[in-house]
Amino acid sequence: MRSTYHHGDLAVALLDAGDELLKERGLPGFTLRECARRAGVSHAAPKHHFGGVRGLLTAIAARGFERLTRELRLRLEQAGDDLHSQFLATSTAYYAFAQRYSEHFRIMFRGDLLDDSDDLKSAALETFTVLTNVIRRQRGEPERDAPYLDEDAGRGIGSGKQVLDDILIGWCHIHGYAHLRLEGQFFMINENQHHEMLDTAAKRLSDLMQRDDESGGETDER
Amino acid sequence: MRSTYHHGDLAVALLDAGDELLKERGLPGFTLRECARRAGVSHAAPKHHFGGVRGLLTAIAARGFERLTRELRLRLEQAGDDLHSQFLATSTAYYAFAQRYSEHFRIMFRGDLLDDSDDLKSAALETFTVLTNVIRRQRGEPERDAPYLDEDAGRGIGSGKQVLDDILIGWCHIHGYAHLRLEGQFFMINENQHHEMLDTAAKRLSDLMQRDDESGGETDER
DNA sequence: TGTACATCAGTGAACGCGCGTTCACTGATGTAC
DNA sequence: TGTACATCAGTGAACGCGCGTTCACTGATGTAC
Repeated sequence: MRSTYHHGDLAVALLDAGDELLKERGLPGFTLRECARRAGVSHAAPKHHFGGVRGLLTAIAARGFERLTRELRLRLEQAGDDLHSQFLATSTAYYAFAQRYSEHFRIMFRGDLLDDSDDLKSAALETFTVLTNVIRRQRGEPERDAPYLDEDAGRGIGSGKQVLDDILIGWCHIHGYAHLRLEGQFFMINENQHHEMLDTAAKRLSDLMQRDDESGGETDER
Repeated sequence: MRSTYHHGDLAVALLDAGDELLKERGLPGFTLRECARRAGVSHAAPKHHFGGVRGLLTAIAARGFERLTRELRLRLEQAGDDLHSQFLATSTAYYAFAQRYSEHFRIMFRGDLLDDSDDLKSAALETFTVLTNVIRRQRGEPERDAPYLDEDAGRGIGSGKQVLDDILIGWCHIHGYAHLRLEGQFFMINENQHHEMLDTAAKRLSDLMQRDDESGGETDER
């Protein structure tokens, strides 16, 4: 295989091997030794680059968020400007990612399996930023580079309660759909109905957000 | 410990030990041998009752669904009859379960880790039935013992498109919220805000469902 | 009521397995002078 | 341009570990007669 003693780009080769392995065998089959094997290197070599299994897995999860962010951006650019289209594009991209990288999707959200790395955190935040900006654009607010600013005290996310509500309702729905369908809970819905479901949900949720928006925001009169 | 050669109720003892172990150490620390140890029995004994690790894990997951069903029913009975209250009760109970039995919650939905057992399937279906009946009651339709009937061709769940839409929107939201918060993605929301979030979401989603209901059902005019 | 026997539940030693980690090493690379 | 040397990346053998599974076994239980 390799002609030189040094690999050249082992870190990337290990990440690629890990991606593949995770897809093929899931978390239970994910081992340092097998990643090293696939990268064509002795099983002690990865230590120099990732410290251990958790380090490698963390880096793979971070790449997962980066990929998800990329795909969300792509679909959002291609979609129409109205909230319904943007919402549909988001859920379609999110779900497609969960299907294609299902084990990645599962571990990406599991802090207990991963190291507490800055790369991971900022990759996850960037994904979340893309989601929040869908709502911000819709409300004519400026987009941001981060979902969360220090000055947004109390409420966590700036620009008031309604924005946060919309973001969370949207994200929860999209995530819940992706997760439940991924795990086979929607056995009664076939592939054709699936697209219609996503579209209808996008329509109804965007209606909800726009109606409440026009009516002045606060609907909570208790 | 035990004075007789036979345990007496080893199956249940193993399930209890497994529940505890799963909570303490998660899936990676879940082993047949440790379950046997905690049940005070040799490590080969569980074979007679569950066949192997997967069998035991499957039975534990089934009990998880049963527990979730019980808690949903309890909270729903205590709650008011309006959709907002019912919805809030559902999401509160669902989320509380996910927090308390987090590793159970994670594996319950993972068919790839579990055997294809009838007990598991019917326990999961019962949970789903409780969720669907929240919507059915609200629409003045009779409750059912199953979410899915054979005669509900095409659409999967009977009584038309709108019912299915409402069920899925509600379930996805609740599940997405529980899962994302469980995995620490809502770091910007503290415990106080959390209750308010759930309440607001319940209010807005029940509004959505009732408005669309009164307006005659179909809002999808494309 | 007693006896014989099949069945069932649990034992404990043994097996092979692949894992992560450690360690002394070696080949390649980069840099100071 | 050459040499010395530190640093870095990868090797391969060895270690201990706990796992799941298998197996011949034994003690308890239930049942037929």
